[in-house]
Amino acid sequence: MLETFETVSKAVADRSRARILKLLEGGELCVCQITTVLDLAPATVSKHLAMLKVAGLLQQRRDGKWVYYRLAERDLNHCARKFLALIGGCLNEDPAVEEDRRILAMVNAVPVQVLCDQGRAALGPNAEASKATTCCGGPV
Amino acid sequence: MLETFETVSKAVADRSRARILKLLEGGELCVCQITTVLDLAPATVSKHLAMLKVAGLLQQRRDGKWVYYRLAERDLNHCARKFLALIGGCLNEDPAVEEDRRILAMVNAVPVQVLCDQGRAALGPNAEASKATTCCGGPV
DNA sequence: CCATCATTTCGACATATTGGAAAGTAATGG
DNA sequence: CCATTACTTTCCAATATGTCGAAATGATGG
Repeated sequence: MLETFETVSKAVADRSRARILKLLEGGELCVCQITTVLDLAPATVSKHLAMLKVAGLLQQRRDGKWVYYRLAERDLNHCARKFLALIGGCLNEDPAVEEDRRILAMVNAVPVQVLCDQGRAALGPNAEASKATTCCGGPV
Repeated sequence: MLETFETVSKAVADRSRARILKLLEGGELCVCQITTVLDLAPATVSKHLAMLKVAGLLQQRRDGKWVYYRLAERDLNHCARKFLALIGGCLNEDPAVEEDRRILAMVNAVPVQVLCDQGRAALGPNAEASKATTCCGGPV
């Protein structure tokens, strides 16, 4: 039990992984979508996802070339279930999480294939700059 | 918010600190009591306690030479409150946590002064060995 | 004051963790 | 088959973490 608790809590106790969990509250995403939002190397994201999966927080599904991850719904340990519930009630107004959701909206507007080919460039020239300037042409 | 979440979750995501939080569910304890139960160096325990306090999970009170820690009740952030509630519902049947409670019962049977002087030796010769043998003379 | 003692801080060390580049896998489409 | 492609695994560097011993701190009792 303590081992499970430690695994799950350590999985959650990282900025990038917390962001991933919050992202997936909106539904399943493939690795390249998550990678684009987080703006990290694919290897890094893959490792984070593996860790969350080992902790029982995520589940996986393959669809052709793409691998989709989602929040665990069945067969998850007691501990993981509680942590997911906790996180669901946290961070909803966090600026970084909100920014991720904003980027995710753009990501969802682009076919996965294009995203894999172009990465963040597929989101248009404003996706990156919008962090600094929101005056003219920036979203919202 | 994410910063707070990270601080609190990292504070919780350690075996020793989780044990401390479970210990304190029974009420406040002074550092030497916690040290005796965990069987770690005072410096180590002190650092863990400081980390839990910074995260807003613990509060502190001085009584003469002794410093007592307890689970935070007031002035704790949203996040810390949720984590404390989660932990309260976890690990209650964990063997290590139960063993800690068993040792704590022995610790509580000894005056704090004696505990500080003698450490684990104050618990009697069986406190340590009981982990290996419970056949003859071992508690319960 | 001064000695004592519970606790904390500092310094050091071993280990763990995060992140990325490069090589390896697995599935798709010729 | 073979090339391509999305993802994973394997290294490796940089940093963070857990633990302890030694020194510092802060309160107590002469």
